[in-house]
Amino acid sequence: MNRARLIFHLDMNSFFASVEIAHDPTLKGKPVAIAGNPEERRGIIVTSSYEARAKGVKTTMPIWQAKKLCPTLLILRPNGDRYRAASKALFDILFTYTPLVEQVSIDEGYLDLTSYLKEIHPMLLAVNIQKRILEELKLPCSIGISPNKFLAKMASDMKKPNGITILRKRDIENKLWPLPIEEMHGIGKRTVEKWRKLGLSMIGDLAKADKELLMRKFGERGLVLQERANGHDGRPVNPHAYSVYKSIGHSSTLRSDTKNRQMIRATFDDLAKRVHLRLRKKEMFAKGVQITIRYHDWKMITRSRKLVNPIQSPDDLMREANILFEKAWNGEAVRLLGISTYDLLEKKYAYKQLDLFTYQEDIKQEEIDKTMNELRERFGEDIVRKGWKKQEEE
DNA sequence: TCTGGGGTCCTAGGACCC
DNA sequence: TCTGGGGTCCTAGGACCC
Repeated sequence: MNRARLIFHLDMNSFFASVEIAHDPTLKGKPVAIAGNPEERRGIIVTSSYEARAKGVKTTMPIWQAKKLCPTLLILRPNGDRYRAASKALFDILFTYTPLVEQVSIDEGYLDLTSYLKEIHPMLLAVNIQKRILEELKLPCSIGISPNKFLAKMASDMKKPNGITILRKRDIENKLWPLPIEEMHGIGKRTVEKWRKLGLSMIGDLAKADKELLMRKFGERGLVLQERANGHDGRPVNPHAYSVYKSIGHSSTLRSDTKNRQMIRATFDDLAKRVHLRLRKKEMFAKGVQITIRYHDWKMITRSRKLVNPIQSPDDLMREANILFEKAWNGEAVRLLGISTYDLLEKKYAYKQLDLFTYQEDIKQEEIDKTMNELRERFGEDIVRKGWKKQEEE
């Protein structure tokens, strides 16, 4: 029997919009959206404030459509540096609780707080984390509390914004199983249809489905998803999962579809320069190059090539991209072009590997004590003493 | 006058080697 | 004188996520 774990999933609420509002408080209470290229017809909504969502504005919606729904919508260009700085500050806070923080994306992560189980009720710990992020960064978040990553992820989605949700194994039947299958993390648009055809429309249906049917229709993946639907997920919180890039690339949708070679060359030229700048900044070289072509009809192809000698310079990237393009292009109008690099070599690679062995995985009792003292100051002695386990066994 | 851009992981088939 | 099978690398495509 494995020991019970305490896993949090923390998800920032409309992160980019919230960062902008924190930066400029006059935006508070207004419908705000972050969108790329607002002056171009192909811009889409990246994220929006809850005031905007109330009017029907949704992520990936074209700007013109969003404006039709909400004429007073304030549209801001994305400010990547600002979001990265806020993200860094966020994770700095999380790391004060435990080294077992796994970043999943710029605004989302898992924490393994099992070490706190005997010290404090998880709800209080969550309230404290949420409060600190709100007070220090002026940013709202939702937290899911569960014995594993999958349930924590599902839980953090259940109450937004500013929610805290506990999802225990015994809550699964009532809280998880009635949800439609498309809300399950790991099941996307493409597979929902397939599930539906088999008569599986809710997460509970998947949980109880015939194993052989799942294996036949979805393979191993189907069985894994069924395990999750039953609340089983043994994946550890891995602090190293996010650290190393496996690929670095850029892509760009052209102003209009084109067959013009000059236009295509100029686009690749620009992409090669941008990819080069990122590789150089990280002191990395690539042993593989891939291009993406999306045609006017959205048909997308990729072509890639492994290289004998690692490259980084814009000229080398440009040359490889052109070779691949000339071989692959069918002559039809192009909508999007991309250059991506993979098989990346890093100067400091050896050191990073070494970190894996020297890394302190377990949180030290003195760290817990320190955090607990801070919590006592906030909540008082007796509230903090209540252990989670005792409550669970009541 | 629809539908961005950044990624990760998985699968399947062919080449090649033993 | 009809010939297996395993392992690895590479490429292309697809699903999914934020």
